[in-house]
Amino acid sequence: MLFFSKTCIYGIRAALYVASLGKQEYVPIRAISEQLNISFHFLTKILQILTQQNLMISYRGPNGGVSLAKPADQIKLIEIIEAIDGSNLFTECILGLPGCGTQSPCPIHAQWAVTRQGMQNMFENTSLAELGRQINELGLRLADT
Amino acid sequence: MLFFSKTCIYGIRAALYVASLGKQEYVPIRAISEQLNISFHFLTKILQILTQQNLMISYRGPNGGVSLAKPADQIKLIEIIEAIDGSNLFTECILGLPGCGTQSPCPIHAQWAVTRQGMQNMFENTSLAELGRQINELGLRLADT
DNA sequence: TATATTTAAGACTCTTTTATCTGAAAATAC
DNA sequence: GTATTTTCAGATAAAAGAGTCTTAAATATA
Ligand code: FES
Ligand code: FES
Repeated sequence: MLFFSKTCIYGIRAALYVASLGKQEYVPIRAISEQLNISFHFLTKILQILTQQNLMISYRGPNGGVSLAKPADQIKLIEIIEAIDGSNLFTECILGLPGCGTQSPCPIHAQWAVTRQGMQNMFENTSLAELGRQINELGLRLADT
Repeated sequence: MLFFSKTCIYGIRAALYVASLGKQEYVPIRAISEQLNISFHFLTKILQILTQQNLMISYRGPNGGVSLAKPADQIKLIEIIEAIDGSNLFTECILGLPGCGTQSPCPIHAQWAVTRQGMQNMFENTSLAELGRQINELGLRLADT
């Protein structure tokens, strides 16, 4: 079991890569896919989601590609996550029962609600700018090798 | 995206149900599947995993079924989770990169390691006995309705 | 021993996720 | 205008997850 879907992982990696470049220009999807070792066509479809959700801007033709739709410090990790995987992780019952809440909670709800909130706060407070900076300063990796 | 696999969710629900009964006798899988609205054959396969992992004991024939292999206060939630979904959630990189750790961390590792540890602690400290008690005392549900 | 009950085990099907492929549409450069 | 680069969109294929079905093995009881 993965925490994020593969689609979401690739989307985050791509967004972080673009953020780490800190460029004004568009970054071609092909370049991203080669740098991150992600199938070009698959990545294209994922970035289309981010574009449709107004987290990225795309441009066709020579010198085209994608870029962040806002300054990187205004894009939080949770926006990418919710755009691709939705907000299930933060709103649904961990035991899959309908209607997670204090109304008719499952046996784990009390504990899980606390843990989950901490998780959500972390993703809400982490921006692409912050992570992009660390990628550059500490030389952190975004791909296998 | 779900946090646990469906298999794991069913396994936890079944284990909690058995714990909440607090019986000495074996509980037939058919009874569990009917109470929790889970496909009998599917649940059977899931409980076989828990039996093989020595978290449950099974017995065939009339008056047979499954029961917890240890007193319910000695079975922690994390044991069920790791038996079914493995320990990926607590050990693997959230971005899917090989070898999660401080050696060659991904950009989210620092934040995630903290959050993940909190999650793991919660599952390590929660026992089936505790949850089973709450099910009975507060009338908490384990199935849809 | 015969019969009913119950788990064990494996094959099989259906659905969702992941990944690939093909062609069109848009923008640029010449 | 023509060729080139690039994203967009949809069809298709492969892999994994979820769920079903059938048969075998073990146990209890009469
Ligand atoms: S009801 Fe189950 S986690 Fe909220
Ligand atoms: S290296 Fe990515 S979470 Fe640890």
